[in-house]
Amino acid sequence: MIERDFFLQPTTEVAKQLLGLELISQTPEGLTSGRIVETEAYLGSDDPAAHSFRGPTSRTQTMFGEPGHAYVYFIYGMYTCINVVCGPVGTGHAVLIRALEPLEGVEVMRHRRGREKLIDLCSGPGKLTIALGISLDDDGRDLLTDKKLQLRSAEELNFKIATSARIGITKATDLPYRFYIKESEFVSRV
DNA sequence: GATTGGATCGCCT
DNA sequence: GGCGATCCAATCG
Repeated sequence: MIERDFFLQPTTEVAKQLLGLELISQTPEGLTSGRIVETEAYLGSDDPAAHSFRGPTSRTQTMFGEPGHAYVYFIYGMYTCINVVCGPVGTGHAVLIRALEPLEGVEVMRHRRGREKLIDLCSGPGKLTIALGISLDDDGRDLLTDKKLQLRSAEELNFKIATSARIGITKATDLPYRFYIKESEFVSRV
């Protein structure tokens, strides 16, 4: 079981420790889940690339709320991305979940994605929200108590963590805040 | 009130 | 490797 304090560790540490955990979504179409294999840390007012850099706005309210909640936002006119809020209330830190290794509900994911290959189901932040049926309505859910979206600690896994610059941003492109499971084939990029 | 750009993806060449 | 799709919301005036 994951405790609230888990999300009060330094945000880059949370980003690394989320690797290997299972993200679960329960909807009327069925249960879908995947192992987190890629994350990015966003550090609030210390991080020009973070949505929360310039303080709270209507979009980023949940980023400044209680840690352990889901910050879901809409991007590029057609995609949503899911983050886990980190740090004390008011700091605006979060970890973006960028890729999953599909575990449960693969057929439901195939249907939602319109793709057959496992590797195409959750290998990007916009893909995995489609595969798990996550939408803007899920913004603010508490991942420790919610019925639909949950985090589950997985069995002990042995893997190496790789680090890189974050993907798709135009500011603070030099910071090494992207983390992924080195030997995983389900990441968005190598 | 209008403009602009975005933590992406998939199809095209 | 390049670009168009598509729309919310932050920012500016």
